[in-house]
Amino acid sequence: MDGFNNKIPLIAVVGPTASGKTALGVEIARMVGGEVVSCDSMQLYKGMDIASAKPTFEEMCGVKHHMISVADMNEKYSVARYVDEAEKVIDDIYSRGKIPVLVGGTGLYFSSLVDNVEFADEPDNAELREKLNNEAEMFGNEEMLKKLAEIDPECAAKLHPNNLKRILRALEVYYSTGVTMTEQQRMSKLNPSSYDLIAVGLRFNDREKLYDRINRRVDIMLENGLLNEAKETMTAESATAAQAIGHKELFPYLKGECSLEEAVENLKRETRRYAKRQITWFSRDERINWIDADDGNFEKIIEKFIKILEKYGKCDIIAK
RNA sequence: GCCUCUGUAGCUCAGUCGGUAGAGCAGGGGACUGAAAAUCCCCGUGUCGUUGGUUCGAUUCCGACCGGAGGCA
Repeated sequence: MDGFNNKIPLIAVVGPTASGKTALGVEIARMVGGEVVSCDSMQLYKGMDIASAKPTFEEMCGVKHHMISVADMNEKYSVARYVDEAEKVIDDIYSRGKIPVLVGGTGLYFSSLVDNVEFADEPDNAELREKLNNEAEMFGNEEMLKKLAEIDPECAAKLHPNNLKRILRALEVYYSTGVTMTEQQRMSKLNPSSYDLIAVGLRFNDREKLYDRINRRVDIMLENGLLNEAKETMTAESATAAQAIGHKELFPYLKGECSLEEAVENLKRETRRYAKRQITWFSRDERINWIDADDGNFEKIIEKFIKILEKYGKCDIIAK
């Protein structure tokens, strides 16, 4: 490092759900004099407190948290908006002489922010999306994929006909901007990251241990009133928030279609599967320094984190 | 005690007229650029309960034994 680069130092804590990111993030923020920036697509929503495991006031330990409860349930959120807003928050934290600590498990948000992905300006396209959805219903997925293949063969080749959501999005991008998805993705990566990143990830070598934590946490969420929270989103118009794990699995029970036991089992299973997807996403990011969390020893985790700082030659930030 | 049914993948069960076996669920792996807690793709070797017998060859047929379910007393 030349010491003259103008990149913002950014510490990130990632990992699957229930791995202990929140506590580690807070502790790191306390050590380095930082503020936490949440990187979680569900903590963004007001009223999604229990299901998204937002840190409580006590858990925050006086550390300032950002990007939590910034959107209403019925609001639409997106990666682009997240990156845009999080960048501003991070700039602000740094300009006040503090170190931003990014904490969360939403892989797409994390990567897009850290890699400085630039999303194209794009007019409101709800109508276009609906039109494409109708077309797909009429002509079928294969036809839509064929259509995309004519416009953007490279992108189409990577998509399975069943993945209609992606097929339609690619078409949508082209129709509304005149730029193909492939080209858009290429352009989005032209600018280097604005951050001097130190990323750590919490890992469980014994997956059963992580699954135990998940199962237990779901039980605690239920004790804390998850059912009532789910009830609210079920009746509210909440397009994005209604897809949160922790609410939608309880709807069948709330409607009297299954037992509470069944719904809870299903909720735990979906959470475990989600954790698996998160692990897959983060495991291919070579910037992440993995910390084993199997034995749940917090001191050891902190020690390992300090060693990672040493590796980067950044121990000085602790003294601040 | 006797009779009948049953024992095959982590679970529920198919199947092999004798040539060592396959579905669903669970689970595992992967992809991912404006819905991402979303969306999508790929993956089935297991002492065929144990042990003898018949057979070139048994998970399959026969016997005994050990589990499980039911019936009769």
